Amino acid sequence: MQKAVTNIFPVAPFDFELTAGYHTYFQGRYGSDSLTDGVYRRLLDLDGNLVLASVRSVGSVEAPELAVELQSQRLNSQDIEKATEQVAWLLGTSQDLTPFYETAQQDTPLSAIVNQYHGLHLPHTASVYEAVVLAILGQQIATNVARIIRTLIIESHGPNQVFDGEDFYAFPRPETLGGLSIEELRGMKLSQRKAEYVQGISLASKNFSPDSSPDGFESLHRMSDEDVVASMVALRGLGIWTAQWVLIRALGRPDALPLGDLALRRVVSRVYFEGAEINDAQLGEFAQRWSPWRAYATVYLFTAMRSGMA
DNA sequence: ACCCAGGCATTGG
DNA sequence: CCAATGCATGGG
Repeated sequence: MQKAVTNIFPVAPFDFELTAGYHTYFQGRYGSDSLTDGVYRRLLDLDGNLVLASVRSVGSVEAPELAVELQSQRLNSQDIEKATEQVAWLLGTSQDLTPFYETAQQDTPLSAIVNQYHGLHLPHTASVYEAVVLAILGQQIATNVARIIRTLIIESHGPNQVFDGEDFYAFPRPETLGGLSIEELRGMKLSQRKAEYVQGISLASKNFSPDSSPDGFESLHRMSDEDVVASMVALRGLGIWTAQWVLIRALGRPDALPLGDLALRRVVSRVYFEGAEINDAQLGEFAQRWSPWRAYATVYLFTAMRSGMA
């Protein structure tokens, strides 16, 4: 077992607890993805090399610095660089929140929320595939039900390794889930339809190659928001809602807006319309005020909603 | 027991 | 092209 320690200097302001906490709330505490006693831990799957990252804050919100401890069987300088890059991406450390905060100042309810959650960056998934599968699992059902199902799949099929007597899991690989039968996926508490979606998406992710690259879904990083949505919606099981969440969670696109999201409609209705119901068309028109930072506004509103503030 | 929950595909007008 | 409906699970 080898160990290494590296540092990340996020763009200020950066609140480590808030950002890692947001990550583990929506994700739930699954497998190795956890935040306990100020340490965020996650097992990274770097092309088959399993690396455990343990991250803590050694700076402040206005002068942020993260200490990243890495453990693996193999840790050459290239592995260390890739692992550090991955952790920075997971926590969205390179985002500059300042222009969003300026936009939010013209919006009274939102300015109160950004004040409250000053330094919250938007965390990302480790891969596009992970975001797609998580979104499918989360379609329509309650978040805590989705968490149960997600944990079951990860702990049943994710690459795992023991570190210091504790078992850690990475997200299952597409070839693993794609190799499961519909019956096996149904055993993971998926509906017949979602089992078909997950199997199909897992098989499709390998062959997905709009630009003839071998990167699969990762090639979406090089496409425009519109092209990503078009590619995603063409796949069975993926609609607009899922495509928008993939833009936000996997690709870090600041202006994506998850129209169709029940919780978003609800929180906007409560915060801006005194609880009066609104439809997606009204939400889409209203959200123009946050452009080009609609994804940030969405995440901050969700954070306020979860904490009971909105 | 029933209804709902951070949707989607299919079907019927 | 828009509206209605089945899907599956766990919590209220």
